[in-house]
Amino acid sequence: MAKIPSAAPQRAAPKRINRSVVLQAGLAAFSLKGFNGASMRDIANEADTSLSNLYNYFPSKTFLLAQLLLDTGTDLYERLEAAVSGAEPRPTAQLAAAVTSYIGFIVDKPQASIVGISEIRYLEGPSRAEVTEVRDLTEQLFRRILADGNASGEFATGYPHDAARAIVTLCSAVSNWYRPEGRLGQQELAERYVEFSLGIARAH
Amino acid sequence: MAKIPSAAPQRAAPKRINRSVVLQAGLAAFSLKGFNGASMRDIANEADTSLSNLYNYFPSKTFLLAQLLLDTGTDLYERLEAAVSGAEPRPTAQLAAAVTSYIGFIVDKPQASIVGISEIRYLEGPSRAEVTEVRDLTEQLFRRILADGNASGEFATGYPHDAARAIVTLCSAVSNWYRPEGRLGQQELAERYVEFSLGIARAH
Amino acid sequence: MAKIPSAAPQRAAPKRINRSVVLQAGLAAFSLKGFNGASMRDIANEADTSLSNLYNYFPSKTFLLAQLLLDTGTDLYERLEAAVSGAEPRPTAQLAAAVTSYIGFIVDKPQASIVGISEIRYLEGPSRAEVTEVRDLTEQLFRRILADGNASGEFATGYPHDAARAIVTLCSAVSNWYRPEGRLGQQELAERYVEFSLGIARAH
Amino acid sequence: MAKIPSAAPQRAAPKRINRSVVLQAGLAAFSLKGFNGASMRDIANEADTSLSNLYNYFPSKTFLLAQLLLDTGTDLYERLEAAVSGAEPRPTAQLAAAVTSYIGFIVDKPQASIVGISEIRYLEGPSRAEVTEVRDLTEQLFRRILADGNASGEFATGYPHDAARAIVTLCSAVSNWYRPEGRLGQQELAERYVEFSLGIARAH
DNA sequence: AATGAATGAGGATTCATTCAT
DNA sequence: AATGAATGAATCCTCATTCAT
Repeated sequence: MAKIPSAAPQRAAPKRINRSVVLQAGLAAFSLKGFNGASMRDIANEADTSLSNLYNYFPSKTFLLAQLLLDTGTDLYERLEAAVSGAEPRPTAQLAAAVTSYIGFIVDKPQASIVGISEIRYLEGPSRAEVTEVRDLTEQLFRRILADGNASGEFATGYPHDAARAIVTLCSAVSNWYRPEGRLGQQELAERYVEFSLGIARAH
Repeated sequence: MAKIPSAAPQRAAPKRINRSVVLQAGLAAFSLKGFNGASMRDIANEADTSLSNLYNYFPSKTFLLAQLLLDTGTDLYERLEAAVSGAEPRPTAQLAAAVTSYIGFIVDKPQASIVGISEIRYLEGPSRAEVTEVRDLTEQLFRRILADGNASGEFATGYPHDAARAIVTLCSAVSNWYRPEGRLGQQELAERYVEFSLGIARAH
Repeated sequence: MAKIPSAAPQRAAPKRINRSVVLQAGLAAFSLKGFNGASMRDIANEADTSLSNLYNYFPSKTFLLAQLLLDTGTDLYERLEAAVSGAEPRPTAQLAAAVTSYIGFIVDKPQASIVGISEIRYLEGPSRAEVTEVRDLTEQLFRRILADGNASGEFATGYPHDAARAIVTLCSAVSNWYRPEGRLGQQELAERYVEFSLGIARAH
Repeated sequence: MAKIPSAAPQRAAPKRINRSVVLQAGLAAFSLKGFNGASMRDIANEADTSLSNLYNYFPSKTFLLAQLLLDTGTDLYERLEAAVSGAEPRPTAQLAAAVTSYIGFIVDKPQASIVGISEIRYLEGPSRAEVTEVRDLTEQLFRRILADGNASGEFATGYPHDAARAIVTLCSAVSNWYRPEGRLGQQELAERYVEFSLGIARAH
């Protein structure tokens, strides 16, 4: 005889989630409303789970933000690293590769990009230091390219340090206004920003 | 001899404030904690007045933010306008004047600058439209200079529209990291950012 | 024309409360359910006000407890002091006065008495120190009487310090079981506890 | 030679616990933070097991408390019973034995002693009745001794019933302040409290 | 204008408990 | 027995705002 579930009241099967679902929900909520504007309830709704269940995955909202920022920063850095490593050794090619890759990251992960620039202000203590550290790696990567370019004569900025920061700033700020349905496709966008970056690198 | 008030119990004289005190307090609070992170109580403390008294000057927290953003945007635009008007008519000089003036604004009003870029996301409805409008004026100002420069041959970017946006972005982002006690003084900072901007304008 | 209140929806007149209403509500709630068992909502209900309004009077639940314990401890000490001061100078009379007064306090303020002994464990930091200090004054008062009695020969305990603590303990613990409707009236109760206390003071 | 488990990934051996581990953990937690202040998580941590595993041993937090109070009350009563049975039949010796034994219990099991007096308020229903019953046995034991002493002329209190309660109270309250590292050792403590108790018993 | 009291909704987090494995 | 994931109610407290004075 086939078992028929009794008519007794049954609670709905619990929806199993996992850490990455929560991370993604946090990204969605934070990118939409900001760290302080998004509530844990927002995140729970986004993750389609209960509020309290979030705390099985992250001990606090702040910790969740920290993890997101760390993941995002690391992800970005690794992409840049890989792109630069795979490019021709000439600084011009390397800068182009780095900028193209950066724009690619923003297009691929717009939410992470927005959270990555906007919400670090709300992080304090050791988490902040960790995130800052990764972020600094990215800037160093650009600094090295600029220094190499200056040395080889391909670039000519008198302030490679500041130029590196300017280029990083320029790229990262794209996430503030980029919309997939916008005027520019990823490739055009990248080409233009490569040009702007080279302009900065060669300015004197 | 001045009359000494009698020993009879008297309440402390209410502290008179005014609209601009509240605006400044809002700027301080929002720049420090963000729009959602700062409470009306924070603002009241900063303004050294009572919480409820704030509502004699602004009908809501959102309205206060709107006013701040509008004031800031207008202020910035007028500074840029004046600087450009006062500069030589050649696009290079005008771009230099505009960038220098922008950096000057950030150095003079760091709190307003931070709030100006970071908190517009939290504005909706007609207020947002107004603020966006002023902001667009600023971008137009740069667009015009770039177009003029392209026409005169001083600049050479193929994408004057995007270049203008890039330059505005570049300047405004300075407020995210500028510290008065930092490595660079206002003048050096301005000079370098003029160079970077010209680099962008001439990139091709 | 007499003003007739319009039919428009009106909110109920807000119930004005004051600090002592909150204190009394806290006493009721804590004595019934204990500090951790009583919620701020319980207290608000008892005070017939809104939960959030409590925070206009006390910054935290812990602070409310601290105030209650301090008030109670001070009140008790002052009663004892007054009773002893008003009694004959002989130690026997003084001890009798102190014990009688202590019992009177418990009968008059059973809630405060219960909270006073049971909930000090949940206080930490400087508040706790303050409360402990007042409590120590009370014990000192008994110590002095016992020492005097030993000196005069009326008492005979070899351990006046411990005897004082024992007597205080004995009195305060009455609040754990005393019920107004119980077998013993206040006077009988006091008489018996005076006898027990003298028994302790004379034990050797 | 014992087999070394292969390097294949394996979960850590689940930590086997038992009922008495949970009881002890509950004692530790409740004595430190009180029934309402201690969470099941606290208890699980103390027992070094998982939260949900606790429910394999006790159906609820309240049930755990009930068991603790019952065990403690029974344990104390049996100790007192044994001590009194083993003592000389004279009431003075019996009271001394009971008090000494009570103090011994507090010194041996300070956590149980604290929980035993402080947390019974949080028990309701039949469990409470059970615990109260055992507790009453203890008081009866003292009452009987006092009655015997009055009959034999060794004691003289006019209120043996209240004196018994007072003595029990006096002893049990020791757990509120006793610290092993304190001024008094167990023996001195016991001697003094025997003296105080005899003082009460003889008071008239 | 200015205040302090009041409110109801909502903030993050923890609670005791249960379920599936 | 043991675990970790899940839940819904409750925790303390803060929020923006309004009211009475």
